[in-house]
Amino acid sequence: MTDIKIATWNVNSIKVRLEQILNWLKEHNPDILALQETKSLDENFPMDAIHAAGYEVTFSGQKTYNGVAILSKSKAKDVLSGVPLLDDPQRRILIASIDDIRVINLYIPNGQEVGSEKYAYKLDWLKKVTSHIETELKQHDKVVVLGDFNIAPKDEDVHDPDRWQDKVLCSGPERKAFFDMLALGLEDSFRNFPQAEKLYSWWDYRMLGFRRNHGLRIDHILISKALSNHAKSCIIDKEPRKLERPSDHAPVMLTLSL
DNA sequence: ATGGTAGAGGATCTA
Repeated sequence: MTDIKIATWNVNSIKVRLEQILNWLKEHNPDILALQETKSLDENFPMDAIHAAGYEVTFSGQKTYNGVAILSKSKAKDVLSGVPLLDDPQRRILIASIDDIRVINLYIPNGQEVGSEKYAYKLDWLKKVTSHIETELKQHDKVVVLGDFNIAPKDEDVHDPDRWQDKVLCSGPERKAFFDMLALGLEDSFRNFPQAEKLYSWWDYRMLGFRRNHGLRIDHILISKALSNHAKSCIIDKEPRKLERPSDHAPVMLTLSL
């Protein structure tokens, strides 16, 4: 039996957060770390620093916005930087096999505001990606779907459910899309374990969001049934959010005993 | 209804 640690972190610029990422890798030694919002062209991606830290890396980036990457101890295989159904220039999805685990790294669109064009794009994106995940689940036994979902699944994942009721990130159609994805045969690994109340993964930079714990749990690690029997813990690490110049998101980490 | 902050890039856009 060996412990495998799989983590996700929306870093909001890999350039600004590189030192924090390297420190976090050293401290936690994850086997897999999925990143979102790298905001970097592939030609500028700091792969040398990541290799020097003992990690392989695959990435799919663009200028200014979005961008995803997967860091791993073992080299990624069968990499997909999009899904066939989704003809989308936005770099929001990266799929790779790490050893015998299929890793699906998502940066789900924010949606801006319920009823907006971007909200419609989010729901359409979710529908198409969920359909692709169904295909992946037929081909692979051990599947992890993780990333910044930009969806708080339930009111318990929201600091002030009344204020957020039917707002973007918490609306009924977004939550339905989340549970439709779970219905393919995935589990929200965080909720497979007893957790304290009011644990969140994102806090707005504005209005002292972190200090007041005005947060949402929108970063998730979903696991297929073949992995859920082996899950030992799933935690949110708030420590990096306390640093100077933090990302607005905290890392989430799953430990498996395989 | 708006604004507050952060990042990229060089005026806004996205979140």
